[in-house]
Amino acid sequence: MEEGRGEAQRQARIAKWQAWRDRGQDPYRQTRFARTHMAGAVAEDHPANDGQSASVAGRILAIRGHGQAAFLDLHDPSGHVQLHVTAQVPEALALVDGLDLGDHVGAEGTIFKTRRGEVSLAVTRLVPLSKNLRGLPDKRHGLTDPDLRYRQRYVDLMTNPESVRTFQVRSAAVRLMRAHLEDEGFLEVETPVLVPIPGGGMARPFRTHHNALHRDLYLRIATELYLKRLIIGGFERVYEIGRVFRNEGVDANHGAEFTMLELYWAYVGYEEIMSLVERLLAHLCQALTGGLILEVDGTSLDFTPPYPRVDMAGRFRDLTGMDLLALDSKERARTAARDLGVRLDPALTRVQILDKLVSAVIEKDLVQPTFLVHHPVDISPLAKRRAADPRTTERFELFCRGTELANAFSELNDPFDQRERFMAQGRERAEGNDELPELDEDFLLALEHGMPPTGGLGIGVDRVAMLLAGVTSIRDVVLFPMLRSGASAPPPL
RNA sequence: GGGCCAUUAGCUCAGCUGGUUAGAGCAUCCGCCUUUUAAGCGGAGUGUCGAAGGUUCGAAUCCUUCAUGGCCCA
Repeated sequence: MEEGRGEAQRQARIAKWQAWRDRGQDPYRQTRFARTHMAGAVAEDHPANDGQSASVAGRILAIRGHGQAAFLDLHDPSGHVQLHVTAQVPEALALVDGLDLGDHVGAEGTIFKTRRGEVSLAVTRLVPLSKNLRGLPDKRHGLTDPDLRYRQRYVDLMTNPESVRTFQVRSAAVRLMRAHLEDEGFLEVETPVLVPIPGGGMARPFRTHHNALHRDLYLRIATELYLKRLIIGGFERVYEIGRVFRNEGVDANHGAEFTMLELYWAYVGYEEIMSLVERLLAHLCQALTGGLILEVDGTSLDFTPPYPRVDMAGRFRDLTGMDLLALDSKERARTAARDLGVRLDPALTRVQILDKLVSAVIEKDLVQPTFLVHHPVDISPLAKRRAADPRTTERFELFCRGTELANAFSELNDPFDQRERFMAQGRERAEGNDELPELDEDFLLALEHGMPPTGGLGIGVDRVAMLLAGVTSIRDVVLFPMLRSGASAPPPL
C-alpha cells in the first residue's frame, strides 16, 4: 500500500464505498435520480411549501454529526439546502456513517424549519450517487494555490463560488455579444483553423502537418483574411468568435490560445466600427453589471460612450517632442528608443521598434477606455490610408488598463497597394522579423475580384471577460489555462 | 530573456539566526452526543519539509543546480 499523498484517507473512503456496495447501495450503479426541487428553491418557497415533500440531488459539502442524527449541507448549482437525518429513518442514518465530504447523494424528505430557523429537509430516503475518494480542500479557505486551481479546476469550481461566478459572467458576455451582433444584422460564420498561410496579424504561428496531404499547415493567428473573402463573396456583415493561436510567451495578459471576436461590415469605415464597439461594450456592461462603471483591482473604469480619441502621432509628439512618422529607418527608430530610455532587443526590425515605442510611450498610460487612432501605415499592413495623411491609416485600437482590447480599421481593398504592403512585409521578414506571414497570393486573388469598402474589427474576448468579471489574470477567465508540465496528482495503485 | 518571492500533512498555514521526537486549524481515523450550522466534547499525526547534489558532528533551515507557480522588469 502506498504511503502519503492522502492515501490513508483514500483507503478509508474506499472501504466505506465497499461497505455501501456490500449492502446493495453501490453509488456507481445508480443511473439517475428524480429530483423535484433544486436545493436553492426549497428555502425560497418557504413557508408556502412547509410540510410538503421534496427530492434534491447534489454534493455534500458539510456534515454535522449529532449522535443519533446528522445535518448535511447539500449543494447544487442553485445553492444549498440542509438535510436532517434522524434515527426515525435508520436506513438513512446508517448510510451517513459512510458519507464523506464531497460525496453526491439524492435525498427525499419533508420540508420543515429548524429551531435555529433554517429551512431543511427531514430525510425519508437517502441514496448515495457517487463517492469522493480524495476529499475536499479546507472549507473556510477553499483552494487558493493558483497552480492547483488551474490544474484541478474542478476542485476550484466545487469549492470557490467566485470562480464559478467568473465563468458564468464570461459565458453570459459571449452570449450577449452574439445576441447584440445578431440584432445589428451580422451573420455568424466559421472559417478554417488549419491554414496554409497564417495571415491577418503579427505573431509566430504553431506549425502542424497534414499526413494525407503531405503538407505543413499552421494554426490560425487571426480570422481576418477568410472573413474578408466572405465580404468579397457578398455577405455584408459577418463575424466569428473563435480560438486563435499564437506561439509566444504566456503571462497575466497573454495565453498561447485565446478567443477573438472578429467582424467585417461592408460599406462602412472605421468610424462606424468605433461606434459599434462603444455600443457593444456599453451593452455588455449594462446587462452584466447594471451600470457603465467597472471596478477592476481598485480602479473604476468608465465605459460610458463616447470614449476619447487619441491621435497616435499627435500624442507621441506631445509626450516626446518627436515625430513618430519621421522614424523612417531602423537607425532613426533605434536612436529615438535610446533617447527615450526604451531598452530594445538588438535583433528587432524597424517596425518592431515602432511598436515597442508606441507601447512604452503611449499605451501603458491609457487606463480608461480610449481609442488610439491613425496608426502609421508601416505597422498597419491591412488598413486603408487616410486621405489627410497617407503615411497614416484609418485605424484604431481600444485600450483599457494599458492593454489592447480591440483593433479595427477601414480595410485595405486596393489589391495593388495590398500587394505592395505584402512585399514590404517580405523585406521586413528578410530583416529578421519572424512574426510576419508569407505573401498570400490566394488572398490577393480574392481581393482582385473586388472587395467593397469595409470596416473590420477584432476584440479579445478573454480580456473583455476579465474586465466584466473584475479579475486581472487571463488565467482566471480560461477554464483550463496552459501550464508548463502536465502531471497534477499522480494516482497510486 | 532578467530580477525578486514562494514551495512543509488531503487543504490553509507556522516553524527566528542550523540542534536531537517537524507543529496548528480544517479534513481524516476511533469514541460520545436527536434541531446543529466555522456544531460541540474526548482521543489518534496520517509527512519524500518541491527534486537532486553539496557544506556540517548535525539541514525543513546554509550553498548550487533544476522543476513548478506568483509578482515586477524587458
